[in-house]
Amino acid sequence: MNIYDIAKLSGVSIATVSRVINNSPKVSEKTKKKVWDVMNEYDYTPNVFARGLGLNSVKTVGLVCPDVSDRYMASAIAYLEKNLRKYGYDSILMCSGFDYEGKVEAVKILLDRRIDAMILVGSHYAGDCGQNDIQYLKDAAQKVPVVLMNGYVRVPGVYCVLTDNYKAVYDTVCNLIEVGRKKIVFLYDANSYSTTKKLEGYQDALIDNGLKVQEEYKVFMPNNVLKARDLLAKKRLDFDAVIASDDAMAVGALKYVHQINKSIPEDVNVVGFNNSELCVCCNPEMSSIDSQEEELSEIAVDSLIKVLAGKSVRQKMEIPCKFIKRNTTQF
Amino acid sequence: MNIYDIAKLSGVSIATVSRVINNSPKVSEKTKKKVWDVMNEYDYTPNVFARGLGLNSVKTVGLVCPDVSDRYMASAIAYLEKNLRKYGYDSILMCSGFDYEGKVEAVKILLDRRIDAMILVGSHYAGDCGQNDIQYLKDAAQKVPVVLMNGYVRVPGVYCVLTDNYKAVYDTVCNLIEVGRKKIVFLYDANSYSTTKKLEGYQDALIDNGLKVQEEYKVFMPNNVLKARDLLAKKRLDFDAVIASDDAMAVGALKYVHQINKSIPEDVNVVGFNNSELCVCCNPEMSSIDSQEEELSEIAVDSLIKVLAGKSVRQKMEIPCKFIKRNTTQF
DNA sequence: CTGAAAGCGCTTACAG
DNA sequence: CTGAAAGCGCTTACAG
Repeated sequence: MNIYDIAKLSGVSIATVSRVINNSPKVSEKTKKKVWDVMNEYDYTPNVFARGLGLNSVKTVGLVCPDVSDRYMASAIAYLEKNLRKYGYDSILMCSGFDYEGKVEAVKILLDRRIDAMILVGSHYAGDCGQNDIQYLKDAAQKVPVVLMNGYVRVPGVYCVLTDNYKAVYDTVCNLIEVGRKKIVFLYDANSYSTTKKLEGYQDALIDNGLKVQEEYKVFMPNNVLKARDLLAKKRLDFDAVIASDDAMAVGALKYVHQINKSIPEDVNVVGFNNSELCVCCNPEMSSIDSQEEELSEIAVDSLIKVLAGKSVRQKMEIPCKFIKRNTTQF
Repeated sequence: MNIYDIAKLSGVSIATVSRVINNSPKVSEKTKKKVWDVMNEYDYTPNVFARGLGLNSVKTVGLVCPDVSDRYMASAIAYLEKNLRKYGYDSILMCSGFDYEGKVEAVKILLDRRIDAMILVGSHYAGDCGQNDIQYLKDAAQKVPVVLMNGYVRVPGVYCVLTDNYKAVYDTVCNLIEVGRKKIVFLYDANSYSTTKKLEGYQDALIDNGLKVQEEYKVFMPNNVLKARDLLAKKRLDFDAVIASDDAMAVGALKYVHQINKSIPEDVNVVGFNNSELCVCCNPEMSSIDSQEEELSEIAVDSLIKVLAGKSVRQKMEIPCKFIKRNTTQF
């Protein structure tokens, strides 16, 4: 069953059938209905490949993230897919991994697929690879609109949607200092754009409050509860507050604090990042900074749709994080 | 730059170019190389839409799950995408939601896209919708191979890959009874295929050990840590062991047990399901049943590839779960 | 091993 | 508002 069959059955030309498929305004309501009825009766669906050939698009966007099994990315991907579908776009998913070759390959596959646009989730795409190479991003942006979620690069054609991680950490560290904390540890697991911003927020807050930035208080580690706990145990660091670039490390720290029989929040304050389900599993429940995936996803998709419609859109859209208070902090 | 350009530049016909693109054996090595060189030099990539039109496939599979932000599904999707890519298949992701209309729509969109095959993640597709309707699945299976991950339906063309949830729960409950537990609660959040099997395992183990199945010990609740905890608190159920169909509920139960000042595992045993990161966040760390997403994903993809190659494959492939012992059980 | 030609099923500028 | 026709860029059966 193809467009010729439908044309014949409804007594019009294929051009007319095509027009009603595409809801062209220049078809009379009467023949529109006639053709629709036939299409419905025979359960006709236009062949995507042929449409693609003619239109040079099948309304798909490429969604790329290092790893969907990461809680933050999964949540972002879920929202993105949902929002895109509202506009009739389907999503091709690519888990690129964290290293350069994987990213380049994922982007290439998508481009070869003639996607209409691309959304990259996670600031790892903003250049964290030593060589700091984002050439593949620049090239991609020449071909299709690219939106970067949770990262920022100043490249024409890439639209960046992110939360203000710098400020979130800065404010939190100021609050920690205000309630009397002086030995504040920062836990992080990457050198991505967003993590770097968090680190800067941490350092600046210390400095602005007259505290010294101590190298041993900046602890690089895997984002894993048990490994974080054990690494801290091994280091025997003395601290009275912890802020982490992701929840798992913070929970690990919380567990370490328990091990050494200190109380939370009396002796030590703990703050996580991303406000995941992990926060309510531990005891006490953990304060965390919410990075607003839902809002970001919505902005990402809305902006993309605008760009695809030829409208202009700002290249950097930043919204604040939200501090979620639970029981590991007094503020 | 299209196939005509490449043909002209390499001094052959488009038929030959097409053959080298498709790595046809009936092209001499010499002209193959000649054409390859030209394609590489001009960075030529065949147009997918045109290929799709000709071949009636662009090597994509539809991945559908109720919600990728669920930990279990995200993990499955991640493995699936990775494994599919190895075979040159791209993945279109659809989060269908949990209700019937959403599922039907997701499947329809994919079919209209002319995907080569479909993988459904989660036993919610095995008919949990009151009306128990899996007609859309049967229809889909007429058109493309369908694999169902973590569920079972006896329908031609759908291949089911799952873990033996019945046995996992049965054995665990037997173990609980063996260490002296008598008031064992079962927490669940759905009526999907897999949850039903877990429930059956629970009941049969009780019966086989001479215990009565008490209706109030089967607690239906949302799969959410805090809600589970609070619901149990409200019910004031008296129990000495808990097994849940997913980790979050089990963690909720663990927190409730703490609230009422009982000890784990001395007074109460707790066992979760899916062995997620939540298990190591709580205190003590929680025993859980691992549902082997990685292995399942691999089997799912391998089977699919076989089916697509015209080979025959069993319709039901079941592997055992794995019990992960931590500190909330004595066995 | 290679090529000329038909075919895949649409879209759309052009003419009416 | 509608249709005839060209075009999109491939694949492949057929002939040589």
